[in-house]
Amino acid sequence: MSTGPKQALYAEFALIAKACAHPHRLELLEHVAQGPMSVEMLAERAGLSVANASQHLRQLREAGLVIATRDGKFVRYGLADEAVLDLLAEVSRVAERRRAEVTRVVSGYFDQLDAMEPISRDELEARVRAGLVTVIDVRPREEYALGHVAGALCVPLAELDARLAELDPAQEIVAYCRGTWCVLSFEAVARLRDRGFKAWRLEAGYPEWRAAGRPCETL
Amino acid sequence: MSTGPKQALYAEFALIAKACAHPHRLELLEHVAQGPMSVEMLAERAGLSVANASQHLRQLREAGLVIATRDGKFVRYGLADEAVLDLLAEVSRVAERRRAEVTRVVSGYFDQLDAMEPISRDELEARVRAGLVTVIDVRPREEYALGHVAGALCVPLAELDARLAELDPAQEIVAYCRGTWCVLSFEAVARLRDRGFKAWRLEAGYPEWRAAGRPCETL
DNA sequence: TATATATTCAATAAAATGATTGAATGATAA
DNA sequence: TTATCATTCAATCATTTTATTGAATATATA
Repeated sequence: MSTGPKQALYAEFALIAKACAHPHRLELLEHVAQGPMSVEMLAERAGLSVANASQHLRQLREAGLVIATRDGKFVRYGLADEAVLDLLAEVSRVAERRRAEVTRVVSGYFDQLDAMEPISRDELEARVRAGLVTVIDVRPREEYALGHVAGALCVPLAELDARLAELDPAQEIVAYCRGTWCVLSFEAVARLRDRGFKAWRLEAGYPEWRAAGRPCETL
Repeated sequence: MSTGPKQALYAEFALIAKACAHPHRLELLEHVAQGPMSVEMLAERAGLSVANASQHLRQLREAGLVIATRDGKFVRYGLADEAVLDLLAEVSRVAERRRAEVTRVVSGYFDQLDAMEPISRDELEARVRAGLVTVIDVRPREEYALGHVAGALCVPLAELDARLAELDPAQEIVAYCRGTWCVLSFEAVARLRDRGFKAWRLEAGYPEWRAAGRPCETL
């Protein structure tokens, strides 16, 4: 067995893939992609113990996919590179094409919702310029605070029903959330349509919007 | 710990990443991408025992990245989906950006060769149409036989020196091989330039050319 | 049919990974 | 300082992965 430079490269590539090769780490990456978050917050979002989340985050950090920065007594983990989003998109794209289980889960989970074609980022920008739409961010408030689509309202899914009065029924509404596989915006659009709104969801989510260089608002 | 549909999706995505999370499997994938090959051939190319190669190929098959078809007493493994090439490209792109070791290995391995800017697929097609270039495939003969760029000559790197007389010094030469990280075309271009030829390498390799829908010749 | 070849399977042992626990570290606040 | 909080580290054990070996299976050929 040779251990030349070619093998050294394959070993490096394998480290990247290995970092993505655990369900918990993929879920952590999705949350990290929303904006730098503390271990505690990430652990809670992913449903892990703090120690376990910390271990998985260490692996992601050692592979180079995330970056940890200390902020007072917190350590905030953030995405190291927007290219990681492209990698995750490719992983899920291959899974979607090659693993029947994905189709099965999606069709059960997203229910009738798969009839909802998303609108593209280009389309959304055009409609925003034309003043045609209200954009709502249906992620939890803390994630909105970390950064959001420029001009978007903060309407966490949990508050949607209570805040319908704030929305203009004459305007179209576009909802977005964490990414392609996040169900928050599906749920929001379904509820809005039930109430008679003209609602769509945005393709992918906030991290992809930001990575595409579209206008964002951050603190 | 929840085990809902979201977790089921992450588990599926992780299976795809896990299949790519071993250096030997990445190397096998690169060879499989050249065209359907027997276990024996793949094992030899990757420097593995047949049994070990068979085990790794089984994992790739179970993940859905490759497809096995029996052909007489051989079993030929082929790429299940061209999207797998995009996935591998993203893995190596992230590794290149995030892992200093990759840069280190590449700069040592590719030597002065990194000064060689590749020509794009569009550019190659244009120059071929204009009759300006000779395209040479410097992979081993068996891989050329499985499929190659339309019009390319079969000039394995091992035979290059002995066959220089066949090449027209008045024409530009473009060499290609297995992919972005395959060093055969670098080596070929370096030697050709030493002999006074105007030589370039093609970006990426044959699998990417084929996946991009460019003209190929297959048996 | 018997024999050879290609591949897979099953069993094993060594190594790596994952989750949990409790202790240690680093930073803030009283 | 002491107390508190957030995070990491170290140790442990269970599980999984990997490579090797030799046997089993499937196909082709003599």
